[in-house]
Amino acid sequence: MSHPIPVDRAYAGEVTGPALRKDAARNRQRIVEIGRELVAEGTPIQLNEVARAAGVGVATVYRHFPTPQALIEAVAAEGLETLIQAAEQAVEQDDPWTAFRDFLVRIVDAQLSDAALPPVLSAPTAALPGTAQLLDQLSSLFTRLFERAADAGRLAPGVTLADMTPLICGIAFSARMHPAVDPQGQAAAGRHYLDVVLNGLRAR
Amino acid sequence: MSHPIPVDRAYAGEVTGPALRKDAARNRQRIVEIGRELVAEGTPIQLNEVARAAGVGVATVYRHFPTPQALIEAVAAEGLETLIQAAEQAVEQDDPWTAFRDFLVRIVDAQLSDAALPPVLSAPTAALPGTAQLLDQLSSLFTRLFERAADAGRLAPGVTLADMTPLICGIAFSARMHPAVDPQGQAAAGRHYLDVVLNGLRAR
DNA sequence: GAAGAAAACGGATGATCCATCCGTTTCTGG
DNA sequence: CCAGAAACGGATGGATCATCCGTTTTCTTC
Repeated sequence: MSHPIPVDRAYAGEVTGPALRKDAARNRQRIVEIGRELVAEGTPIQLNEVARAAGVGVATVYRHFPTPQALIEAVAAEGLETLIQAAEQAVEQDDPWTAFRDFLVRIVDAQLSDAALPPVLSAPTAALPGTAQLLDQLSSLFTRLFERAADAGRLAPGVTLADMTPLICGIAFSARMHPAVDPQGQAAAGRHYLDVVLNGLRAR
Repeated sequence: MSHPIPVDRAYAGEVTGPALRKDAARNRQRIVEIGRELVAEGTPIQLNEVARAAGVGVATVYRHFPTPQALIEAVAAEGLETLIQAAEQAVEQDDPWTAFRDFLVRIVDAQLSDAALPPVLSAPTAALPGTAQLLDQLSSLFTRLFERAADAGRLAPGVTLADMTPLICGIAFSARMHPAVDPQGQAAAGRHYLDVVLNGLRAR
C-alpha cells in the first residue's frame, strides 16, 4: 500500500479523468474479460492467476485492481448500467406500483444471471469510484420509484426506503440457496420469493 | 489429505462412538472456545492462529477440525441444540400458526445473535457428522411445524417446505445488511423483515 | 502400579499464495 | 524523432497453509 498505485479511471462506467494509455486500456480490458469468465464459472478470484490467464504481469493487474473485489466491480459495471437503463425506463411508467414491481423483478433477475452483481449490490462500500458513481445513479432512480409507490399509498406503513436494498439482496440470496437443477429453476424461485415479499409489502 | 485424520466424534452434539481421550477432549474444548471468540468478534478463522491462541500444536487443531468450516460448525452446535429445544417446545403448542411463527422468530433471532449459525444453516453440506445429525433433527421438527401450519390452511398456496430454509436465511441475510448501529437495531430489522415475509406467506 | 500398545501431541517444514519493488519497455505530445 | 511520462513484467520476500513424523500422554491389562 506504500507504492503509488494510481486511482482507477476510464472504464465501462466512465468516470472521466485523464484517458488511459492505449496499452493500459487494452490490458485492462483483457483482465476484465478473464475476470468475467472466472466470476461466471464461480471460481474464486486470485489476482496472480488472473494475470497469468490474461497474459499480463502481476503488477499490471494490481495496478488496475488492487483487490479481487475491485475486479468484480469492474465486471459488474455492465450489469449495473443495464439496471440503470431499466430504472430510467421504469420512472417513465405511468402506474407507480407496476413500475416499482417490474423494476424489482429486473434487479432480482439480474443478480441471479450475473454472479458479479450480488457482491457489489450487497457490499457496504465500493472499491472503485466508478462503481460508487453507478450505485449512486441507481440509488437515486430507485428512490424515485420507491417514493412514487409510497406516495400512491401502495406500500404498507412501516416500510422504508432503507429496507429495500437489504430485502432485495435477501431475496436474491434466498433464490441462490434454492436447490434448483436448471438455472431457470433459480430464476423461478427468485420470482416466487419476490412475490411473497411484495405481497407482504403491499398496502391492503 | 493422505494422513490419517480420524473422523470427529464425541462433542457437544454427541455423535456416539469411541470416547475421546482426556487430553484430546480438553484440547478440543480449548480450541472451540477460541473459535467461539473469533467468530463472535467477526475475525476470519485461521487454523494456525487458532492453534497459537489455544496453546496447542497446529496438528491438534487440524486433527479435530480439518477446515475452518468444521470449527465453525462445532461452535454453532450449542446454538443448534438450543434451536432444537425451541422447536420441540413449539410442536407442543396448540395453535399451528403461532407455533410456526414463534419458531421462525427464534431462528431468525438466533442467527443474528450467534454469528456461527448463518454459515451452518445456509451451507448445503455439513463438514462434521455431528452437525449433520443436529441439522437433521432440526429439519424433522421443523417439517412437523410447517405441515401443521399448512394442514391448518394457514399458508398461501404454492409455498413449499423447501422454500422455507432459503427464505429464513434470506431474512437473516437482509437483517445483517441493515445498517444498524446497536445490535438490537439489527434484531428489530430481522423481526420486521420476518413480519413482511410472514405477511406474504399467510393464506387470506 | 508397571509395562506395552494405542492415541494424541507439537512444531519444523515444504508448498502455496500474496503483493511490492524497480529495471525495462511502450506510448504520447511536441 | 526525441524526451519525458506512463505503464509493464516478473523476480522476490513475506505470509499463510496443512502435512509429516519423532515424542509424549493416556488407557488397558495384569
